[in-house]
Amino acid sequence: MPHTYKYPRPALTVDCVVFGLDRQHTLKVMLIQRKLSPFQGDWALPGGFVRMDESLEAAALRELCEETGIERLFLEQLYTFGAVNRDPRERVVTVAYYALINLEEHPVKAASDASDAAWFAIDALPSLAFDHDQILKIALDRLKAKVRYEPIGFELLPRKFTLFQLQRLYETVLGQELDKRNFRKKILNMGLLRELDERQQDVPHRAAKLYQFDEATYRQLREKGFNFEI
Amino acid sequence: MPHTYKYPRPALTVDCVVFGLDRQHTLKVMLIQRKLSPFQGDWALPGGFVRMDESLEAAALRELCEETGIERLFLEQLYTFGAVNRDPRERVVTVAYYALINLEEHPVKAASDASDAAWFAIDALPSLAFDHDQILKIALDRLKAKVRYEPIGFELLPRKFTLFQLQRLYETVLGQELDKRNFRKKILNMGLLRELDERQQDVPHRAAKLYQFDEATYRQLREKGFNFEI
DNA sequence: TCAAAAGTGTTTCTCCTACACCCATGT
DNA sequence: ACATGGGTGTAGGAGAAACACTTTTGA
Repeated sequence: MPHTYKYPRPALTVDCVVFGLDRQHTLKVMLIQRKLSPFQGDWALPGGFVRMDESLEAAALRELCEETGIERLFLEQLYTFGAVNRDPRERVVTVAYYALINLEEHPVKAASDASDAAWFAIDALPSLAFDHDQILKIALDRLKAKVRYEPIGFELLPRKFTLFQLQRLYETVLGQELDKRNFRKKILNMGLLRELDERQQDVPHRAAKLYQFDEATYRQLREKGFNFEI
Repeated sequence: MPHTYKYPRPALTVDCVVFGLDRQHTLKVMLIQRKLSPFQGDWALPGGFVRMDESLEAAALRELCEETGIERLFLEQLYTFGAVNRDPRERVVTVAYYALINLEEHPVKAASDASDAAWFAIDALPSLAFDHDQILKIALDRLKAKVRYEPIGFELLPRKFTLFQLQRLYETVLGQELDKRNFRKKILNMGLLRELDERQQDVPHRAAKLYQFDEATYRQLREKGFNFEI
């Protein structure tokens, strides 16, 4: 059933940059291998066309679920890319999102070899289809910037985590080492972590206390003008 | 000449939130009165359809120029709004931009009564067409946040300005008073202002020195890791 | 002479930084 | 025993905040 309009319209898609942190503390991105031309065989960001009955965010969530099985995650709009020739076939405007998930609690389809999806360390990326290199770079810049002044890093960790895991997360994302004592002081002084009555298990060294991000307290503090900052 | 596609496509528009600062130090937004249904007679953000041969930013610049005569300004993508029913006629996705101009050096069409455009103080806005209230609120939030950590405030001032004008700009945008001595110390210590051999003219009090934002120095400092912050 | 803004320093306090050692646990 | 991370305090310095008066100019 064809659809006719008085003026030509660009196609509209969503693309997602999904970041995850693995146990070796490397930051990874999920990519999908293209089965069709153009860029057949190349790796690309997961994404697809926006349907008429779904919002942009709903489209992004749907695509992620279809292609990777991921259901609940942090998702935020990144930027909209609309260069005239970014797709060689026709004019396609894409609304890019970025997502954060923790790989330990949500092993995704990408892990199974039945899938055409895979995780790549951000410092060992293949070259990507379309302008997806550019989108990925902007997503990474945004992540690095935002992780400093909003508590989104927790989305990359399991719900219960140790202070050292958190520190390594920041070291990984920001690309710089942090002082252990200063980091612990700073993060604990914010009062955003609830200390649990639990410890790590099965680690080959002294087991660390587990903490949990206290979302409710964070919202309260925000209203009083508090600003998260690492 | 009709255009036919296999699947339906949303219409794609750009909308612009144009901020300006007037001599009375109030922050204003430029709005356009709609001549056509829906929301006939209501005020709305300037904007229009994206053409097939222009990028999103080019579309925003073109619309601004057509509707307001503004040519050179600071323009940055804000967010893309894609709720299914944001336009009562059909599905329309809009890429919103926000712009900063200084009203003194660029009197715009809106000032002439031949135009359907007008400036409104941001604390005395009419209700707007479509979801433009929401877009405007998000633009204002972004401006308030961004003005603190990027030197975009200068875009709202004449090229040559006094320290007090700059201070009032921040007080206006941030909605809080600042200490004069501390403000001057901080801003001058950054080394981003070039002091000119000129002073204000025709003011009913002692004439202040004029300064100018030093873009080149700012770029150099940025590369060395400097971060602007008020 | 009055009104309006220009211009200027010091003290206090808070927060960031740098820095090193012992402890607990599993192999 | 050893390797690995867990866990802790203090001193010094930089920068933020608080704060008031004199000067210049035009009306």
